[in-house]
Amino acid sequence: MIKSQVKAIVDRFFEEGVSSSLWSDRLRDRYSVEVPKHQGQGDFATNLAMVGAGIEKCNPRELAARFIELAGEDHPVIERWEIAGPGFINIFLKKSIWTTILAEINRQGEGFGLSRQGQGKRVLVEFVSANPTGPLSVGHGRNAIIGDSVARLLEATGFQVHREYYFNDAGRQMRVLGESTRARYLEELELEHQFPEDGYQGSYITDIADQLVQESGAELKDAPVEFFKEKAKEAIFADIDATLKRIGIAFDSYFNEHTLYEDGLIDDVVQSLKDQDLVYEQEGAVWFKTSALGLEQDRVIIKSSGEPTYRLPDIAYHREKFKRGFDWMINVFGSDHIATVPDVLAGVRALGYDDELITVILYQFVTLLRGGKQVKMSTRKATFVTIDELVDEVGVDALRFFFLMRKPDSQLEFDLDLAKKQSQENPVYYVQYGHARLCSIQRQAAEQGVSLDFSREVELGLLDQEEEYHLLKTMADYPGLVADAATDLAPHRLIFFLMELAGNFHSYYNKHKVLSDDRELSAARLYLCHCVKTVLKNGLTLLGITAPERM
RNA sequence: GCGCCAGUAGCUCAGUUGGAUAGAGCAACGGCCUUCUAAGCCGUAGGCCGGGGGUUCGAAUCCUCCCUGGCGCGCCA
Repeated sequence: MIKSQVKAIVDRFFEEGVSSSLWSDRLRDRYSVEVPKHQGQGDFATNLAMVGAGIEKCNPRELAARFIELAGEDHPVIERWEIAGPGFINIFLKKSIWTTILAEINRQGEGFGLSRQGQGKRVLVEFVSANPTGPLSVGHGRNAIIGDSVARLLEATGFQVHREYYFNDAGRQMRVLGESTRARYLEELELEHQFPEDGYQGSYITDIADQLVQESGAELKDAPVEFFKEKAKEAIFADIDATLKRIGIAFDSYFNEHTLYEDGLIDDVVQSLKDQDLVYEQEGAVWFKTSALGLEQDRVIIKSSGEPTYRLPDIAYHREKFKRGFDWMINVFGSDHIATVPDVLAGVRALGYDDELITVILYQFVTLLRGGKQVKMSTRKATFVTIDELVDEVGVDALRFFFLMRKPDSQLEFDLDLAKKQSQENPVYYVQYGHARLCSIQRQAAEQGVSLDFSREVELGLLDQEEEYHLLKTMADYPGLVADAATDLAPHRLIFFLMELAGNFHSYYNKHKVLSDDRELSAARLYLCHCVKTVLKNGLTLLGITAPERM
């Protein structure tokens, strides 16, 4: 916000310099305005002179001097310019500029930080997409939170977002699920049964069987596996939905892989590929000639049994996404799916679509830590930890916060003991506590009869403390940060921002009294606090985390 | 063997897409509550940014070769 103002000022002087032949226009758009790392290096800095020196083959500091001379001394926004280091131009703003952000925050309220950069663009976020073979586990949890947070970020920046869950309730996995359920059912009735060798051993299967016994007694003992499969699917989906709802996630649509078959879309894809000579038969199977599309090896798309492999419906599904007219399609996958991505993209390309419109977020694995030791998990033995158990233990806020503390590319260590702690070590509380403290100050002010109406005149010049200046600068960064986090699909940056802002506030709180006998000063500081509270709350809400008023 | 991801303080991780003197939290040590919430703050200590080479005014960041860990490389999804 303020940064873009400064960039505009630098741009204007740059153009003036071009007109006066101080430097050439080859430099245009090559330089940037950044926030310097250290204090004393100004509010902003530009590398214009250094980049320019490289192009013009001259001394960067000399070029910087020319720039500063051109810019002159008298300016409504800039206090002074300074040449530093190898040739940076450090830019010091008038202090009063920073307080202008307060009116902006106050005016926009909940809308502060939102933008329109994605306006008019429709984006599909496909995530979770777990098949209904069991409750959502920790790995799905990271998927769900990343996907939903990315969706929220995109919404915040003006995209029209559609959340979709893709699933498959046919195939071998599901058959085994039906068999497992039937076996448990018969077991309950103490009838003869055989539990499948690779069956699902989780206790949730027994729960479903129990339910069936209670509802129908022994009536179902001759019912086909298909029946049990359907029952299990319904129960498990209901369970998954409840879990998602609990952690604040709702989908706009569920896409059943099966519809692709019913609508003939699978055959259609095969035909299209055939037409392009990208398909051949070998040993009874149908192969996709991915090697002709620059990949390492060809892949089977239809097994000799006649069943397609996952690749084929995946390609068909993605073609449907394109047909539905999305401008951007985002998939959230665990890194174990890494091998499947290139094949699907190659298929999409072969069908004539631009695979650049698809972005795949591959997140690394989650390990749970309890008592400093890794919790061993195995899907087969059903010793996995479910999201529900996790929420029972640490709550929704900590769950969301912890899953977002790392970028997707990094493996994530989820420390249960830390997430549970209601103490200073827990970063969730650190941020939330900041918000609660701000609310407390406002309550106090209200009790003292101090006005919380900031539309009237407040003497902003009184906000001249170092810590106040930090808060203002940090808050001014917020809209740009949200915008960048959205385009880069990086919700973790927002987490780090919130910790920084909360930290700035805690320091301020401990050093300066907001409420005092000085009514003017109190009013100014209350105004500042009001804005900090707004930004903290906006950021937390954006990530689906609550901002408590008391703790 | 090949592909992708990671390797930064004792631990867990950021690092604004190539910028200045390397950052946070936790752990350690030392301080701060008769004053708006101590779920907080202040200070100290802690570094061959995995290693070598290269690119340039400038590298944790880009290229290359190694080392270590994770995930894959299926007519499973």
